[in-house]
Amino acid sequence: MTEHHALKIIEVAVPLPLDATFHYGVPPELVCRMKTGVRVLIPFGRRKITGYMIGNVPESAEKIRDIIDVLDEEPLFTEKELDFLRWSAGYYFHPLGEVIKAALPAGINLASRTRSVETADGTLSREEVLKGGRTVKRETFYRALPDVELPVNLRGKGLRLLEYLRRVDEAPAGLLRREFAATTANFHRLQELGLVEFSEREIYRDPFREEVFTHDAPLVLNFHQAAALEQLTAAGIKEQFAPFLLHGVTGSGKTEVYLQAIAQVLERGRTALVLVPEIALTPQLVRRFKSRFRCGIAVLHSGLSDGERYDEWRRIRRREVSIVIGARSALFAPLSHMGIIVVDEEHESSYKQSEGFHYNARDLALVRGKMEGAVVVLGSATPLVTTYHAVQQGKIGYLQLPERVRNLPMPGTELLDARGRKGATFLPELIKAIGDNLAAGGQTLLFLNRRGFATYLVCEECGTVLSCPNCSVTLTYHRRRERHFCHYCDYSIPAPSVCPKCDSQSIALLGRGTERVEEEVREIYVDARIGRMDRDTTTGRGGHARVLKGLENGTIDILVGTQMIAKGHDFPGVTLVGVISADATLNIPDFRSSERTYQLISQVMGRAGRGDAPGRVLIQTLNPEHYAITRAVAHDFAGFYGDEIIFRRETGYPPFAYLAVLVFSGNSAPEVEKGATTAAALLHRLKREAKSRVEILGPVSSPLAMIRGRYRRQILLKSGQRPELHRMIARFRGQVKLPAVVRIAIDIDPLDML
DNA sequence: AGCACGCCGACT
DNA sequence: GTCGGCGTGCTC
Repeated sequence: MTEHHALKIIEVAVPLPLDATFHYGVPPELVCRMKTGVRVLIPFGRRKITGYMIGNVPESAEKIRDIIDVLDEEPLFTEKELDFLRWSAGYYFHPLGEVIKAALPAGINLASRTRSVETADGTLSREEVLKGGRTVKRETFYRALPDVELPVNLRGKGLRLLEYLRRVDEAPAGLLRREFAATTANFHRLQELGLVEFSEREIYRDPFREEVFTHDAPLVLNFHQAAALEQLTAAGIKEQFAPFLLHGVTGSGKTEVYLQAIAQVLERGRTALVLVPEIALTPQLVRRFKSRFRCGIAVLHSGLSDGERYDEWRRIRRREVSIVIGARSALFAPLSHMGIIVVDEEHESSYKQSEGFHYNARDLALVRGKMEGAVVVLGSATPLVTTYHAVQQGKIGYLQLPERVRNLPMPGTELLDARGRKGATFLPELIKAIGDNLAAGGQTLLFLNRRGFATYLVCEECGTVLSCPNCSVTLTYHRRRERHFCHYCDYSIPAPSVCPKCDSQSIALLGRGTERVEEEVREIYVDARIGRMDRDTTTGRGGHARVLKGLENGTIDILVGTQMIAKGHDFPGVTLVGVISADATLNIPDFRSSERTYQLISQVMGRAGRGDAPGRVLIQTLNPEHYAITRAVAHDFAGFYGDEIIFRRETGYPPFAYLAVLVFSGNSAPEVEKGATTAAALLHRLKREAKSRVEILGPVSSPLAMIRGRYRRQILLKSGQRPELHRMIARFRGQVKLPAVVRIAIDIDPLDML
């Protein structure tokens, strides 16, 4: 409460899961430093935290406190950037303060914590400690003190924490919070008992390497590339929002189109943003850009240390760079005067942020492009069905590169019907094709998106299936290591010789992974040189490169691999691709599984036949109709713009499109009797009212305290923008007495909201 | 989120 | 008795 009457009142967003913003008074001596976009240190409850100044308010309720300090001389974001952040916060139902925090380089905020300290007379008192505000990355590490007797009254979480710390010696606080839901109180207690000590340390920064770049000139474009560039040029000159899909098959020269379009944008004095799906792809792309352009180029991705990222961010803010290349978070780069945004491989799911502030950078790129008046290019060989749909609706321009550069033909695709021959790894047609290819001196890729030997072990007497005690996923048998592994958490047990439950000897190993395929290939093609590439064979440094070298210098004839072989590498000598089972990915219970299967297989295909031979692709499937119509199936959902913003569980349910999903925890009888609705009853009502777009997953086993609050608030947040969603949720408010997690899928295409 | 308050059950 | 677990409410 302010004594004097502050003349100026500002609106402040705080980086906490709260849907409201807060009003603060500004003491006269700070007024001149106050601008929209600066950070402010504010009293918040009993703490001091960093907030973001987002605007002035003429007057406010009388209960107002004053800010303590202004933390920046210059704003961290402009009004225009704030508009974009506001929009994003509304669209994804996420608190504005957290969205702003996510958009800024990490580790720059100040916050206070109260901490118990022992005073001179031996009593405990509370002391306030201001922390943070550095640009270097730091983390608190806890370590168990040795030879301390265990107090008998330590139980529950505290005990588990201590046991863990004694086992591993030392662990970062973040991990403990995540894995054990440890709270500050737990840490304090262990400390007070003298069981643990902590230290705060800087986490290493990777060194900055300087490279010398040769200068190269633009390449000559082929007909289709030139036509695409021409459309981009025409749109660019208008200097207003224009979205495009650049649909180019693998090896069609999309990057060269990006480069030349960007060159034009730079000539007009505007800037360019290039988003790439993975960090692994950044170095080679950056190298190509640095060779072409002499202007400043900034790189932003999660591999940078906080310090490095902060430096790149400041270079951008100061307009020292004209091109920014980076992963999804680069979308929030403080670039001004954007002329073009490129989203390379727009179908990649790594554009989705699925922790904290959930967003899809591909979608927000369109939104930002609209606000900046920029050309947006979504590039892909296998665009999202959603993007296709937008093209058909005339919402996005279509640029096609149907030919590979140097006019290499595309490989032919043949579907092989595996029905009735389920036990066989190879159909005769595939065996013959591999043999022919071997004889002709060509290389073969065999693709199966499942590693290990057998998918599961089942007892033929009692039906027991080995599964993971932590994840309840079936364990995969790995022959070389003679163990069964959980592919989620890496839990493993030695391979049993009898059923662990009934001691029966008739246990069967069913299903196949790459390890078994490799073995069978060796049996069939005794003279061939065979390699395998999956996570098990590429561990350690250079594991990747070793296998790829083998293909390159021709010491491998047949390579068996998982989706690892589909991404990022070109195999010039490969003239045959065999898909062992398209069904492995087709049967994943997700309404996008057919779309993903198509994308994955297209990518494997794209790797093949880049020499003078066109190459063949053979696809084995139990459901040729399904695969053949995969695009059509996916199109059923094309009208539905679906994108999850809260992921809790992805498994065990049939494909469906949904608007919202409620997950219940602890749906116990006593609670129901008190008048709460059962999950089943709610499901029925929701289905009726939301037109069958609703499914209930659950129950979840997360700590109840976490489920409460946070998610409940999210559904009520700013739903004014979605009246139909708001109405639906509101109807169940107050009825749902049980802790509920609500999963909301946004079904409004951002293009329609602009 | 983090912090305080207030209510219950199992131990010095 | 009182310590610690956890549910609840609040932050301009």
